[in-house]
Amino acid sequence: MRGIARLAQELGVSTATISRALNGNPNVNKDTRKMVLEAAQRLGYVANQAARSLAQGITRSVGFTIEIDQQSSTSTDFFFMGVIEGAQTVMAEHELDLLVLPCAKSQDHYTYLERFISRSAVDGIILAETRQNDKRIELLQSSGIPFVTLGRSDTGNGYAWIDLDFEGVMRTSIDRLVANGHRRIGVTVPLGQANYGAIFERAYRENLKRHGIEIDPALVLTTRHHEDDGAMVADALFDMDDRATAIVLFHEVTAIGLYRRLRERGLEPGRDLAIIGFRDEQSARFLSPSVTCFHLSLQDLGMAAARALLAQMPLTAHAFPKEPVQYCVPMELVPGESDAGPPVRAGVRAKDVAPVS
Amino acid sequence: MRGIARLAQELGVSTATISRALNGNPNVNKDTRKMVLEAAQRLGYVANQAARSLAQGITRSVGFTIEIDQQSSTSTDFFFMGVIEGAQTVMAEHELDLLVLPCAKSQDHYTYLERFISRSAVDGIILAETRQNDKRIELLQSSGIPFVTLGRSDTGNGYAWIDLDFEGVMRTSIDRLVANGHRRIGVTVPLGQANYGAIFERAYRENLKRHGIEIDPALVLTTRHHEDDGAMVADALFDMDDRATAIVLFHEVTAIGLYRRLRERGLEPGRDLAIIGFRDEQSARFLSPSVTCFHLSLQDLGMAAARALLAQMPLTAHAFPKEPVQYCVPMELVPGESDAGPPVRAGVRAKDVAPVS
DNA sequence: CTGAAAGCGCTTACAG
DNA sequence: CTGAAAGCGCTTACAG
Repeated sequence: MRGIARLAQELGVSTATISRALNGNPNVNKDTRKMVLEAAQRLGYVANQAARSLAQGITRSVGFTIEIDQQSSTSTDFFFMGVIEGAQTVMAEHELDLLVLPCAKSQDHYTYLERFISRSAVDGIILAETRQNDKRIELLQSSGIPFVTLGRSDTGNGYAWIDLDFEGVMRTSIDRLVANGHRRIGVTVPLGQANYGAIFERAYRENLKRHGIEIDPALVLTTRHHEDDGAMVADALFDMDDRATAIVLFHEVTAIGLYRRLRERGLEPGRDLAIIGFRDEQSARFLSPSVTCFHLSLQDLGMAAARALLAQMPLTAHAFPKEPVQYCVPMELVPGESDAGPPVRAGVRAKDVAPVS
Repeated sequence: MRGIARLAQELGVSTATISRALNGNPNVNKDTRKMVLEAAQRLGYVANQAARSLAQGITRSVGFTIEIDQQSSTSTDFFFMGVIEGAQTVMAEHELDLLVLPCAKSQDHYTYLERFISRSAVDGIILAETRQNDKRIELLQSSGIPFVTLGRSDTGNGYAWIDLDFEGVMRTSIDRLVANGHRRIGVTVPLGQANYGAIFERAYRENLKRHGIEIDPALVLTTRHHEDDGAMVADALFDMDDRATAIVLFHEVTAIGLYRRLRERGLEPGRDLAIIGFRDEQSARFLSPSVTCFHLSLQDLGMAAARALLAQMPLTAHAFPKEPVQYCVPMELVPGESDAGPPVRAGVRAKDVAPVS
């Protein structure tokens, strides 16, 4: 005999009583419960996960899907570690396990998700890196499993999502730059299929338009989460005739390469090019002049996502409001010195400053 | 009726036949199997995870434990993402799920692990970040669950582990530096309780000893995985009277702050201080002079760990050798320019070079 | 090759 | 407050 049956035999009570005692069912004699708890502790008894899930119909675990892909260096790693930490903390408070489900880029992320859902392997899903069109959201909706997405999508509606306030960040950024006299403002957008790339770019276009500035496609550059990609940005911006005087970076870390290449060209960040970073990343915090950017607590984001999910799960819903969570987390401006000044000698071309010949 | 029973009713066969057909049991008529497979596909039937696990006694999933802790910035994030990718790829080939189990720093990592083991939630464990004394290894051994650790430990023996060849790296590093005439050689060791810190430092001491160089505790510095911590290293090394002429860094990324601070002090990396980085990290690859370091494929490491685990699991052991895997992954020297020269004016103090007054 | 039946280890109405 | 029993949805000897 194993498991609960063995414990029952040992204590001379039924398995039902053991189960009740262990699960906090109030209909158990105080002394009985104490005896059971002690015995379980002493013998190291813990209910078998599979049997429990089968009997209860729930797993007490939630999945956090992430796409993993070291090679292509979209490298959102640091981002997700913080978010996961936040989410896991909240889940632990509710005695739920957070299982991170890594999907390799070589696998189909739809099929991958489908397997976990159809096998009822988790009670809820936090779906990261939504795409502009994302079949996974339809899958989640039709399956009926509670879920929340990290990121909006054009697919589906009425579901819970949390996203970053790209629009607010871009509005603040463009307003600052325009107020300082900038008109030739560039932007970098992330490589990859995630929706936030499209959102960031759209916000950029709309805010320029709002100020009556025409969009120049040449000022929209694509970067990966790489220090080096900033160098490419510097080259692109300063090799053009009507050069930019300001740029909003999606990956703040690219500021490192950008600063370096600017200086190699005899230019000074902040003076010859106004720079605003999107999210405050630790790696870029040492730069001087300091990069103006926006603060985001990854832990808070993870905690918010976890709560949005708990609000939908039968087990925990009672403690949360009923309306599906749908909002953009505001990000707080962290003013630096990288965008302080007005455009220097606007219209002067890089080659006049730092001869390339 | 739900699940397999419904499918059975629909097709007019027993649930046993369905189960056999779906699980690749050879004792099934070809046409029957085809019919079942098609029906399952069409109706989206997938066996319930919990029921299957309960009946089979296995979960077909393995856990990869990681400690997660954004705040303290040990930030081994980038490291583990690569390893996880490698491990997950191998597991997927064997139709096993890799579940990443994040343990927050605020939780007790022993209890955390114990829960997953005692509930039989996974069939195997990849344990990361072993400590010099690690009760978790005893727990794993006594529980009988197949496991492999990423990192050695003084606890337990005879179990499977994979580690990095810290000793080889340190031997090569010290040999190179000594061959160039260096005698005052510093080292940085990682903050935290992981065993690799202790191993790295021990290897440092032993290799200096081998060359008859006395150990100076002042040359052993602690760093986190932070660009900035390199600046602190520069200060520490050059503020002392008998300054170091060379340093071996545990976190290559600290080279960024180190280079910067050296230059602020009017010193040149590679010339005034020979520098060797441990693992080749993407973030530091843009530095000039290029940092001499050692290459490690994180994916390969993850794949090796996964295979070491599969070798112990009843389901997959047949395809692997029987002896427990126990070895250090060699790392290949990537010669750079940061440690090229001999000590410059050994004994000259920093203040003579760059007056601080 | 197939089915009836037992069993995996729990939980939970139901009856007392 | 407690127990006997059914049931969760699968798999797998066993018998044919």
